[in-house]
Amino acid sequence: MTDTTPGPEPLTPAVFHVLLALSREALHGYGVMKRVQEDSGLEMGPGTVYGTLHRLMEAGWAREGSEDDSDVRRGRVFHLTADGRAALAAEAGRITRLAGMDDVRRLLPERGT
Amino acid sequence: MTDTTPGPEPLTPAVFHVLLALSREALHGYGVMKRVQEDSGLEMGPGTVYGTLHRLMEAGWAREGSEDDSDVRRGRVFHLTADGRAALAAEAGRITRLAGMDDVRRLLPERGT
DNA sequence: TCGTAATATTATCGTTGCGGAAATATCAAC
DNA sequence: GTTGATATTTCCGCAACGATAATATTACGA
Repeated sequence: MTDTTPGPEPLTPAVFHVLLALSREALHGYGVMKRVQEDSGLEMGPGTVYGTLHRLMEAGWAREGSEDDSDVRRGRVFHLTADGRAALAAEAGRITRLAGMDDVRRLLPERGT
Repeated sequence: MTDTTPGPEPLTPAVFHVLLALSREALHGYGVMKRVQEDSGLEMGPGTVYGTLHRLMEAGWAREGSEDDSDVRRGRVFHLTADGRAALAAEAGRITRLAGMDDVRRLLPERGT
């Protein structure tokens, strides 16, 4: 899918959820797995999590190490870069825009009045 | 990605947008391409659109022909099945839930007070 | 201190499906 | 009947999801 006008390309759910998990605090891969599961009930196997994490690092969206390192846990810790945060923000915008579309709202179970 | 708790599996953006395009009215593939582009600025090549359409039919989420056929255009026309509409509604719910998350809202450019 | 369970990571691999390219009809209009 | 928009098909590479299994490492209790 190619973009034309204002909207950014959609991220895959895997990428989005990993970015979102890292948006609060630096986490190791295992922590990402658990946070995603808590947040949205989605279970990502290690293949998905670490694979995605590596791709994020290649893309310059995540780096190893904790920025503020009051965070001395075991394992390798990942945090977002500015680019990663920007990409996440763009996706958050896209999702919010979708959720606001009439065609989408019309599909939701009637709530309220 | 496997689901556990309440949420349904994410749909791919391609599938979601095709389903959404068909949710108003029956369309032929070409019409889907254009509607998606108008709606969200995403350009899907024919490979994506027709490929997706075929997969939807295999899944029983779309069928050929217009339900009410006040709709005699040329080309093969597709419409959603009940299952397709249900899947779309589930995805609409998932997206709306995401858009409502604090972690997501926090990422949006500040608007208003 | 030994064992066990939770934590944490790596490597491998099949399968799906997106997405591009190019060719081909068909229809409308002039 | 030629042109341009409409509409569809086929083919294929490639990215990445997602599963599985193997492997450390750490924490903790018996």
